[in-house]
Amino acid sequence: MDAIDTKIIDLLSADAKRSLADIGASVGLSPSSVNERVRRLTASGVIRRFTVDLDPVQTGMQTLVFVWIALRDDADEDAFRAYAAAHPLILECHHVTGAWSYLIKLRVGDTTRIEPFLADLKSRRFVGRSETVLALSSPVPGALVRKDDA
Amino acid sequence: MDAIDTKIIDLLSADAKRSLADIGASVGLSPSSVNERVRRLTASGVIRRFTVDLDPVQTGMQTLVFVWIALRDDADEDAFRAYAAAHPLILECHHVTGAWSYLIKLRVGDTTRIEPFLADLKSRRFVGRSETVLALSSPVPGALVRKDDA
DNA sequence: ATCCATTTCCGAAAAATATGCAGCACATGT
DNA sequence: ACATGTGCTGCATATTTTTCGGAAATGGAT
Repeated sequence: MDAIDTKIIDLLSADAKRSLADIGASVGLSPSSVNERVRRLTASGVIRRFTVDLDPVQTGMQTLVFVWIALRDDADEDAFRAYAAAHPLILECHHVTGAWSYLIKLRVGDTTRIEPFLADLKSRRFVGRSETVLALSSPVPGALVRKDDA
Repeated sequence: MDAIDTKIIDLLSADAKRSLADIGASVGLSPSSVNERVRRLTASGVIRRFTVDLDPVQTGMQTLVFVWIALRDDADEDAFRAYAAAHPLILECHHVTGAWSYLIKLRVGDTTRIEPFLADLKSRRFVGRSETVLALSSPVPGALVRKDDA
């Protein structure tokens, strides 16, 4: 992970379809050298995968929601984590410091989808209390990338 | 955006380096047809870009932080949004419902980097109050993808 | 400083992949 | 029935990736 690797990652982040020759020209290396570096970055796990950044609107996932979760005292925490990992709407789930125990980030098509989501969480007896926060607009939206569960 | 497009996007999400022939075999189309569909998906903006998913640890951004922000009454909100968009550590910034006005998601190398970050926010007179939440672990970590600011 | 071992790089050939296009099939609306 | 538009295929071509031998650079150790 030297300066050239960093630059290669920057370039791939912006456009992973750029050719090895293009990248080579930018970093001052031959295509084969760039190839070898990308191979190593992938093998070592710095690059986890090549993927696509999608438009939330056109994929029908317009509404961004954060849900703070306080687990029930008797909740099966492992089961909750597995549930979160498998849930198609849940983009992220973090165990966090502070008054709440978990923070879930999810995307839904519209706000009507939130209530069933919360109802399901409660019916599975994971949640004690929860607090839902909607994103109204996003000065820095972040990328939309599918979960890596292949 | 028919069922085949959806499947192509699923396949590309999991591995954007898969060849057109491979994808074609999975969806029952010739390579050229897949090529044309990918071209259209990109042109129409469904696919925003091809990119890479990185390992936070190996990129030195181990610590995930959420910061709730209440802007000062006299804060220049446009300036704040521009600042957030340009800030290298800020992965996301959302205007949200609830008691706080903004939610910022950022990654830092270690917790010592948080204080300077907050200090900078305050010195620019954006922030009234703020609350910082650290992610301790992430059952669903989400992808790490660089911001699209090329 | 010199030597050796290791790594990294390059260039050229070969393999794989993407691209562009003509022609065909199918559906839609007139 | 006809014309129009759209999407698909298969082929030819262009581009890109991959491989590999040998050269250059790097990094210790003496």
